[in-house]
Amino acid sequence: MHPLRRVRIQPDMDFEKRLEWFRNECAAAGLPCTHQREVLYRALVEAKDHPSPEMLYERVKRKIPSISLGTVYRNIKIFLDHGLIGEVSLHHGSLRLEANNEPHHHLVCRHCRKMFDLPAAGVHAIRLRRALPEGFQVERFVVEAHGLCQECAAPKKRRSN
Amino acid sequence: MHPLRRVRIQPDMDFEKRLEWFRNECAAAGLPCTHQREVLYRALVEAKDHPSPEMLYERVKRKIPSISLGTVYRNIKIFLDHGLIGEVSLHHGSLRLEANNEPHHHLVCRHCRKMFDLPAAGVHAIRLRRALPEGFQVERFVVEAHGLCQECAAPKKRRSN
DNA sequence: TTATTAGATGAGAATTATTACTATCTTGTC
DNA sequence: GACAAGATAGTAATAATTCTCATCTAATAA
Repeated sequence: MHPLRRVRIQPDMDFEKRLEWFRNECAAAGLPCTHQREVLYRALVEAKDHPSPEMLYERVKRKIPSISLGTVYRNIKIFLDHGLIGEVSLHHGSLRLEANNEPHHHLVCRHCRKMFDLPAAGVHAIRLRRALPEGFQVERFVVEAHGLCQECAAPKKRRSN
Repeated sequence: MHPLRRVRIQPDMDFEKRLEWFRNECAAAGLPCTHQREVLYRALVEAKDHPSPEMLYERVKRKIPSISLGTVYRNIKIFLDHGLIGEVSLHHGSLRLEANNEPHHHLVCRHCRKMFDLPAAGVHAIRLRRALPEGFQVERFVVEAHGLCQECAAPKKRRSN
């Protein structure tokens, strides 16, 4: 259902190709492919960091000085909803805390953002260290399983949702 | 250096034991062990969900009606700094985005919150599914390596930091 | 126990992040 | 080119977090 799952973009795909893909996705989703959306999408594709909405706004404003921050937020949400881009890690809107210090991982619902603990037992150690950039001192690995919880996955029959 | 690494709290440790540990940690860190801090810590230990500062504030207010939200935030930050509690997933303050749809993971500096990509190649598949709660539909696993990047790990000799 | 003092607290202002509202403007279609 | 659905800019409103500062309290020494 999500485009990223439907069509795999190749890493070496140049921007023109990606843009074409983007336009097709918009058309398929019934979304007008506005100039603002194209420029925003381009900024996302070209970003090597993991920009925040504010950072994107700054970049896009160089191309479209009149663009509004609201447009950036609105379209980011739309892109995410349609799987055109991804969130680096699910953002809960506010800080979330725990005193549980047993090794464990998390299950996060991408819709309601509810979180569940998962005991670390059974999750095998991750061998990643050799891939790490110079000087980064890893203290722990956290595994997050992203998906839909039972409630959010349920077809919204009866009641509203 | 961090207490959670220095002393391992046992899962079956009752609250009195934890509180004693907490007091020792405070003393060791030169932190006055105020009533507010104890009540806040207790609320964290007893929480089964992954509360936000606001949620904690609501709970703690039942015990100390005069407590202020600022105190909750201030102490949460202190507890985190001293490793007395943990963040469920590193909170970036704002949404962070990426158009990179190649399978990859992230390296996050717990100090400056900078993020680096890690190719997924080499990270072996995680076998976790049998541990999942009923009905949760996992779409992807995200591995985050938390630690300190080179800059933040560097001893703050010369220059300020 | 009291005096001392570093550091904590509560209250509210200030900032930052995000969403909502609305009059106008564009895209896609006919 | 005209139309309708939906998008945009600008601004107001809300949520999340931090800051400021005048008191107050925990920890220590007398």
